[in-house]
Parts: sequence; C-alpha cells; structure tokens
Amino acid sequence: MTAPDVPRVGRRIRVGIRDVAAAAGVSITTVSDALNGKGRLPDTTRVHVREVADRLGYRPSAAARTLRTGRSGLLGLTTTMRSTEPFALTEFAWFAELVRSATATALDLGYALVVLPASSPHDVWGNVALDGTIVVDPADDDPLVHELLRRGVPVVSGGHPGSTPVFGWVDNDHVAAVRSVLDHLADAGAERIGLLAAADGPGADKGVAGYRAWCADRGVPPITEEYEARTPGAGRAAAARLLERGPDAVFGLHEGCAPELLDAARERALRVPDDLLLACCGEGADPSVTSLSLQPALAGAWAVELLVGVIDDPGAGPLLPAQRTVPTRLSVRDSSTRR
Amino acid sequence: MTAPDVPRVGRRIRVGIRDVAAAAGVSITTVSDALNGKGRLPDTTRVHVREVADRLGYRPSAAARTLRTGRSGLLGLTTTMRSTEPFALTEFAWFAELVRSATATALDLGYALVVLPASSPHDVWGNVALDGTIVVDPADDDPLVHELLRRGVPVVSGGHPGSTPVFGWVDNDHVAAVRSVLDHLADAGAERIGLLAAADGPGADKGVAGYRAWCADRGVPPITEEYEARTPGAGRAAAARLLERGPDAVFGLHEGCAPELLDAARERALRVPDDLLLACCGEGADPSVTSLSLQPALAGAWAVELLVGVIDDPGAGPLLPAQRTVPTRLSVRDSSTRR
DNA sequence: CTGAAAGCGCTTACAG
DNA sequence: CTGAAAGCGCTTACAG
Repeated sequence: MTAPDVPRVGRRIRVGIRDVAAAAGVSITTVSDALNGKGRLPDTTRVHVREVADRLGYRPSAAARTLRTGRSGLLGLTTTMRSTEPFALTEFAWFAELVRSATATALDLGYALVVLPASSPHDVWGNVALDGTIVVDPADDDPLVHELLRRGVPVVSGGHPGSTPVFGWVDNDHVAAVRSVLDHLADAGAERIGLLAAADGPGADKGVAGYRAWCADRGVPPITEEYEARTPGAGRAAAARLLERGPDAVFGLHEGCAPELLDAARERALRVPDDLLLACCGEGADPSVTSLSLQPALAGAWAVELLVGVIDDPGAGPLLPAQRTVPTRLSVRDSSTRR
Repeated sequence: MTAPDVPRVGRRIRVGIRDVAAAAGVSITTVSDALNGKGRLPDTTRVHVREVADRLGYRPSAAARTLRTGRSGLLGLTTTMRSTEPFALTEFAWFAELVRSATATALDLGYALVVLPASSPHDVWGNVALDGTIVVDPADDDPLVHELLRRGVPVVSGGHPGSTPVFGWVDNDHVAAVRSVLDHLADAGAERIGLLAAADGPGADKGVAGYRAWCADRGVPPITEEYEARTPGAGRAAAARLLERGPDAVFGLHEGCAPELLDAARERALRVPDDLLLACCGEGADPSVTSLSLQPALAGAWAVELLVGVIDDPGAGPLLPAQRTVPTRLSVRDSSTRR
C-alpha cells in the first residue's frame, strides 16, 4: 500500500455565473434560468448553457443562493433537556437511531441535517443558517425554542413540548406502551413484576407512572428500583437489588439494560425465562430478550416531515400544532415465553 | 397536559446591521467591528453598539457572512464505499459513534457537521457550502473526493485512502488488532480458534487476512465462516456452522455479533468460557463478553482535528498526508477467562 | 425571448 | 478612530 498523494493547496479559480455567461455568450439571467429550469427559454439555449457550465465545471455558490433566497436547505436538530452533554452515551441508541432516521428523511426531502448542542462556547447557532429545527425533549418553555421562533425559524419537537410553542411534535404514548408490556408479562404468568428504571431515560417519568398506575389497577404492590443512568455500575447494582426482592418478572425501562438484568439473574442462578421473565426497552440488540421499541426511526422521520411541511408551506399553519403519536412495538422473544 | 400554542407564522422583520448602525448612531463598519472584536474602537463605542444590538435582538446573517468570507463553518461527513444505503444498520454502532464523536469535536472547534450521502436524487452537495469533508472508507480514486478537491474543499479520510489524494487520514492497524485478540485467546488456552466474519464490515478484509497470517505463523489451520452482513439470519447460521467445526475459541470480527455467538453456543450446550472462549468486536455492549473496540470515537475526533487543521492553515499543507493510527482496545471479560 | 440592474446582508480594504 | 463604498455570487422583478 503506497502513501497517497496530497492534493495541491492553492488559489482555486472559482468559476462564477459570469464566466459561464461570457463563455456561452448570454447574460447571467439566462444562465441562472437555464440551470434552474426557470424562465421561458428555447431548449437550444438551455442545453447550450448547460453544456458550457458543465465544461467549465461551474458549481453555483450555495452561500450566494442562500443569501438571495433566504433558504439554506439546512435543518437543525438538538436536544436541550438531557444534561449539558448533548450526546450522552446512555439512551444513545435511541437518540442515534432518531438522528439517523431524521438525517435520511431530510435528505430524501432535499434537506441536510445538522446536529447542534443546546449551548456551546462557540456561537454555532448564530453561524449556521437554518430553515427549521427539531428540538428533542425540549425543556418547558424552552428558551432556545423561543429564540429560534424570534428569529423566524420554525420548530418541531420530539417529545411533548409542554407549554413551549411549537409548530408540531411527535411522541410515543409512554403509558400505553408500558401497560402493553406489563399485560404481556402477566399473560405469560407473571404475578410479581418488578420495574428497573433509570431516573432520566426518555419517557422515564411517564413509564414509571404508567407502571404504578397499572399496579394500582391490579391491586398489586409495585416493586421498583431506580438508578442514575450516568453513573457507571449503577444499573448492575440496581438490577441486583431488584432481583433480591424476589420478582418473577422484570421490565427494564431503560434502553439497553438487558445485559445488566441477565447478569444479575445469572449471579442469583435464576434461569430466564424459567425462573424469571424478562422484558426490556430498546431496539432489541439481544435476539433472546423480549423488547419494547419506541421506534425512534419513526419519530425522527415524522418530525422531519412535519418540519419540512411547515417550511415549504408557512402560510398553511394549523391552529393547533401538528401532532403524531409514534407507535411502539413489542417483540416477544424467549425471555418472556414460558416453556 | 394542555395543548401547546402554535407560534404565529408571519413576515418577520429582520433586524439588519444597518438598523443597528442607525439606532446606535454609527456606521455599519463600526457595528461590524464592534461585534466581531476587530478594529481599534474605544471600549465605550464597542459596549454601546453591543447594547443596542442586544436590545434590537440583532443576529448577523450566517448566509451573508459565509458569502463574504468564503467560510461556512460547516464540515461534511460521508461514506462512499459501503453500499448505496449510506446508513446501513450493520456496523451501525461503529459508524454512529464515529459520527457522534466527530460532531462533538467539530463543535468544540467551532464547526458544525453535516452527514451527507455519497449520492442523492437531490443535489445536497451542491446546496450546502462546506469548508471541508470527511470521507469514511473512500473508494479507490473516489470520484466524490476528486470532485470535492476540484471545488477546493479539503478532504480527510477515515480508513486508508488507497490512491485517493487526501490531506490526511486516520485508520486502525487492523492486522495488529486481530493478532492481539488471537494472542490473548491463545494465552487463555485456546488451540483451535475459529473466526466469524461478515464479508463487508469495517476492516473485514484486513481482519481476515490478519487471522490467516497469524494461523500461518503458528502453523495451525484457519477455521473461518463468513456471511453477508446485510442478510437477516446469516450471522446466526454462520455462527452455528462455525461451532459445528469444533473450535475451542471464537473471535467474532463483525461488530455486535456477540448475541449470535452466545445463542449458537447455548444451542449446542457449550458453556462460555468453560467449553468455548469468546471474543468479539464492538463497543462491548454485553459486559460479559471480551471485546475489541476499534475506538471509532478517536477516529472521528482525529479526522475532524486533521481536517480543521488544514482548513485553518491551508498554506501549511504537509508533503505527505497527515496520518494517525487509531489504537484499538481489548477489554478482557469473563467470556475469554478460563476459570 | 433576453438582459441590465437591484439587492440579499454582511466584511474589508481604503480614504479621511 | 470612523465611515463610504465595493463586492462576495447569486436570483428576481422589471424593462425592452
């Protein structure tokens, strides 16, 4: 394998629209129209201009177009609620999948997507022209959202926006989702279902509330252990504490907690599913564990669709924010299937 | 929970630099200098201008600044090699972590990062002004890279660029990494180490080559099973085939293949680590499985650092491309520790 | 059907 | 120390 060449660094002679116009013997208006499919030009002119542009390697300046049209083709995505660290490793798969899907959907619709931190030492928000922004889990009356709206940048939120004014939002029905899992475990024979919850996962509050409500409905005492998601080892310890309390099934609310629960079960010599039924949240990386997916890909895609809808048709704003409930999906696997 | 307000959509009266100048009783030059910390203004003027700007809620236009200065503060990131689908779910954690880290590092350095597909129906590449681009796993003589260089956009590659001219690149030493895992398994007592490989993971070719070389060195026959990463179920089937051949240790080269191997072992009633030692690639989601991390976070961060270095100091280009070898990290866990 | 001109909103020599 | 002017490279009324 040989060392690759280094490209020459030098003054690049930019080919501008005037160069194309001169070479094609037309005005810059005609070049612009020909290249953008506008105006009422004869096809011969259009083809000719395009040929010349190609030959010269002309690439329109995105900056100039943005300045002139007021549209950058750029969407922002940020998350303000969750810690100062914008990209925490906990609940990462959920957020990563949402971002991946939002990026892909944006590109399908002709937009590019920029992930930005809620705040930063550099003024990145000021240095990038955004046509709209998705805010995941906004704080109540989120100041960033207000600032964006003041600047005329439409905002769609991932997760219920509370009282923050937005053009649209997407969210799961967290309570119903939790109920569906608990019902499934009960159907599989569980009588004492424990809950393992991280204090600050996506929808954690609502998840715990849903669990307590379900327990109250059934008249069974809740068995819960919570832990701080960002503390290393906290999940393992909480899982061990939970199993000590003798549940015959456990629902792990925090994404990706399956290994911790499986480990804890192993250490207590509990067989899954024989002695302990198990269900977790997340995208189901472990093919043996029943998992509830919040379907972040749908959330990301729908948020982008709502946002682009507002951008492309700002006049047609609804009286209420456009809202879509993202369905969850329970994949039943061995870990919650009694043999 | 009440329905949030919808923000009013209307003509936004943009506050421009002229408005600030008029309100502050100075010229736009002075406003620009005061806000950007340039020129030789008395502090009183500077403070006064800033107060007026704040009061009016002035936000400089990123588009205008970009057009004038030729700098957008935007970096692109793309991957051309791996399939037409730019964000395949296989090897996703590796790519996602690289992107996450690249994004965070870019923000630290005052840049935002845009993930773009190698090609798209919409001309996103033409519509976004990039100061530089990271290309992950470029094809040999990658046409996209050549196009970017023609436009004066510096490129740094993730993975060896082959003969593609770039300003810098970062990569693991895949062969050495594989050897370190095999040595570890051999030290733990393994005598027949099998390799499970996806045909097209990051560094797969080099990984398999490293395995074969290691086997040749030791005079032991290679035991490998390969599969198509994108085919559902292919990993499970290949894992089963591999274990049929009776290895006493397995190294799973493809990221996140631990569950498949653990499942296959369970089905054959092989205990890990008693009957079978196990090591995998990936970020070690399962805390019981020994894993080799390629440290994509370092790759992403370093790629951005190299790129920003070139952007900020284009004159000081080296004769050879700047290159950094990303270290791998082996986390030894229970799965490869003989009791 | 085509072109000359204005202007998007800044930054930066340059002149005073 | 401060300002008037040019100009980044386009798109878009508007005039012919």
